Amino acid sequence: MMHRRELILEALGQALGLEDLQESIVALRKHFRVDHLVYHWVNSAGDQYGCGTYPSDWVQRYLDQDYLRVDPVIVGCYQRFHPVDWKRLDWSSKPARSFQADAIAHGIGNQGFSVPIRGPNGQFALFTASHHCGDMEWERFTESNRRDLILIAHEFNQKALELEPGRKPEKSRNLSPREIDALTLIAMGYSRAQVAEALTISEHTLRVYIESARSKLGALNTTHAVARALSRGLIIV
Amino acid sequence: MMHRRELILEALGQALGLEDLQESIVALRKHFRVDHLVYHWVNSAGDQYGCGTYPSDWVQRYLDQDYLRVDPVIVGCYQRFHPVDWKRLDWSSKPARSFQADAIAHGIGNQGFSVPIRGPNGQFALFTASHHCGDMEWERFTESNRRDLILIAHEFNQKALELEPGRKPEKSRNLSPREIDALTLIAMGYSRAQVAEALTISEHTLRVYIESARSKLGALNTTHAVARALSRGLIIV
DNA sequence: TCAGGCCTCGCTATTTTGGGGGAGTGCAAA
DNA sequence: TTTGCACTCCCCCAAAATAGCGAGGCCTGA
Repeated sequence: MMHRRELILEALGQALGLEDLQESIVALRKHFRVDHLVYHWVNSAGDQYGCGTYPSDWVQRYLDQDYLRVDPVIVGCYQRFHPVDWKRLDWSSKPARSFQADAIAHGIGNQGFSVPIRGPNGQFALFTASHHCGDMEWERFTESNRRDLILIAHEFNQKALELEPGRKPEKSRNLSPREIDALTLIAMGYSRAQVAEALTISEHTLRVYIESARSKLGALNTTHAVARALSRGLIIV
Repeated sequence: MMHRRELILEALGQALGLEDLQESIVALRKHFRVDHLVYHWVNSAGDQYGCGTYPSDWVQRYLDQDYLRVDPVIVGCYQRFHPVDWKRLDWSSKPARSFQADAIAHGIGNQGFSVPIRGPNGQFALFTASHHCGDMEWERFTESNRRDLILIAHEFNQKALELEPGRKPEKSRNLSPREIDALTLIAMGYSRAQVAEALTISEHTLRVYIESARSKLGALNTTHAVARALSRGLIIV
């Protein structure tokens, strides 16, 4: 016998548009019996996309206030891998506190559980369950649904990636091996002279590589090129 | 009634050392009835750590030959998020082909399914199931075990992170807000003059920020600092 | 065969950085 | 209260990176 969750995931698998994602998330909220369930995608450019059950005025306020860089859930999860309970995040800073107050005023639960997800090109997303209840009850909920939430988070993200609106028209031409070498060593802090020596090529040749990598990446300068290459996973430092 | 898989995961949850991970992976291989099951961790520094059931001479050869930068599984997965079947990767380049031949000669299966996992600080890991069989059989296997493999991959990675040998002693002092601003704008390709204008501070002040960020990050120059800040998730470009 | 990408090298001039000095204000914790 | 730390400003000069010009050989796929 199939669980209800399975059915929802089934439907998710067949989702063709962003509306279907929205539908699925509403259905999942009902299944989990939580106040809110949200999928929040942060583009490498800082663009955001989300779907979920947060009230729209809160979403608007979040965008207006540029809460992305304040929200302890984002800030905290961005540097970690594990799913986290909101209680374990750092809410002590002044902006974080006022953000928290604002969120609660907008009907966001006092409890939350967020699953960070990372993808290529520096993609980062969060799948969050939020609820208004006591610590004990929330503890029980997360205990028993942790794994399901992780799985759903990933199914969800996969689907969102497929449906990604900004399917980069800039088909990032791959960097050539030499360009990767050059950029990697530059990213490791070596000067052009050092890199040229390490690669046993003339400094001028090295410059050509950096230049072409830069233009391929649409970067304004070397540092920018390194940043882009890193975000896109083209080089590993 | 608990599945065998659940029991293994239970044991994994209680793992205290790397040997326990190795034990778990052997048990899981038996459960899935595949030739090989491997967890392969790639540090941001390029260091590797792995555990699994690959023959030790293959592991040694992999390290000796620096296959990390050739292996299509690594290269391919590094830029994607979805778990992939090895058949969907690009094996066409010359080094990739010779790598493939070498792998098969060492008893690695012709089929494979890899789950990429990403964590903070540029952490990247792969959880791979590999087998020797026909396409149809492999298709059936991945169909029915995809979700379990993803889940286990994440459990495994979580455990590996906890047991991480290189628990950075360099407690990265956090960057100050202004330092983050400065570094972020620099990473976006603006020159010092432009950044200074954007932040409405003198160019000299900006330099002080970059300098202090650089020293906090132990970076050799600005580009290096940006690279480190990005890898550590301290800035978002 | 030929275009196009990749790898390699040279020169000059300008702009941007980096590293070295200092110096003053706040604020917050020890 | 003293000691940090974050933030802001100033000068100078050498070193490094950028920008523009140019050249040729090799290999691959159309």
